Amino acid sequence: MRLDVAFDLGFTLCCGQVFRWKKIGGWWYGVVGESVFKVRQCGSELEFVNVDEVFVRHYFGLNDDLEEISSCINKDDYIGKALRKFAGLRIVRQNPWECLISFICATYKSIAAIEQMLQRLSVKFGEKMMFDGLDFYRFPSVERLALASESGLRECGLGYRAKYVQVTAQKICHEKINLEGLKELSYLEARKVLLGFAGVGLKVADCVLLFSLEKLEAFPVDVWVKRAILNHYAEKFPADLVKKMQRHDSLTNGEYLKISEFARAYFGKYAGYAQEYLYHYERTQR
DNA sequence: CGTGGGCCTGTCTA
DNA sequence: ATAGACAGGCCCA
Repeated sequence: MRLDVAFDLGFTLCCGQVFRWKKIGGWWYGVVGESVFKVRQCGSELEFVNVDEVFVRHYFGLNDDLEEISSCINKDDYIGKALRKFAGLRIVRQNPWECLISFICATYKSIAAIEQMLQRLSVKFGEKMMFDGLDFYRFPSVERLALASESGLRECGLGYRAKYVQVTAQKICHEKINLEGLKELSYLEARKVLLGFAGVGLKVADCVLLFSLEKLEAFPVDVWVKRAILNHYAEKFPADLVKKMQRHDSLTNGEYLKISEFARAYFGKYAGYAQEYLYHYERTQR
């Protein structure tokens, strides 16, 4: 298909939002929902196999008006540079369940380790599929993980996260919680529900809200975004707060809320997009 | 309400 | 090689 909007597949899939896409022989392979598809980009030409255009447009956020979003969040030179460097980066619309479990697993782990955990989880508890002569695994269902033992989950390398995944899966299963339905709630209402799950704090909740529940105002603050804010937006905060935040690596809930609420006020309703650009820019600055 | 300490384990670096 | 630091935080006291 011929792209009529700015899009960069590599930026969008690399590092951070999604963990199960793999580049093999020039194609990106992904398991989304029940099936596998592959996609590659050459300039403004986007090719995909085993999936239709409607899904591709939705999944890769091609329906977001990125021009409007960019001009909306382009508040200063620093984010301006990030917007130019990663032009075409978009926010993916993931499955909320997979996204929730992914970010529960993501705490205190490097991206390589997160990919490893989710792969092992899918191999052990998901269904196998063949595509292009390669093996792929569906992400395990809610029901399957609700039945998993803590030790079985630990075998996938989850460590202390095993209990969180088990308890969260059981809660969603037994209480028949409809995660997709959270899209209909406001940002704050949906966040409140997510914070009720084991292993979900403000950071994990914001990732799920942004990457799977279409809450583009969510502004996840991880160590990289914290660094970006302290290095380039420190003058927006009281000096004593900046000093306090520099002393510790992680954030208290209070500090987290101060940063993310500043970001929503400053960047506006698309603060989540600003977060993605700042995150990638900060990570590549060293 | 704010704060400090502990936590599983895979990667990466020295 | 092998240890040690660090990793997209959360929970509990």
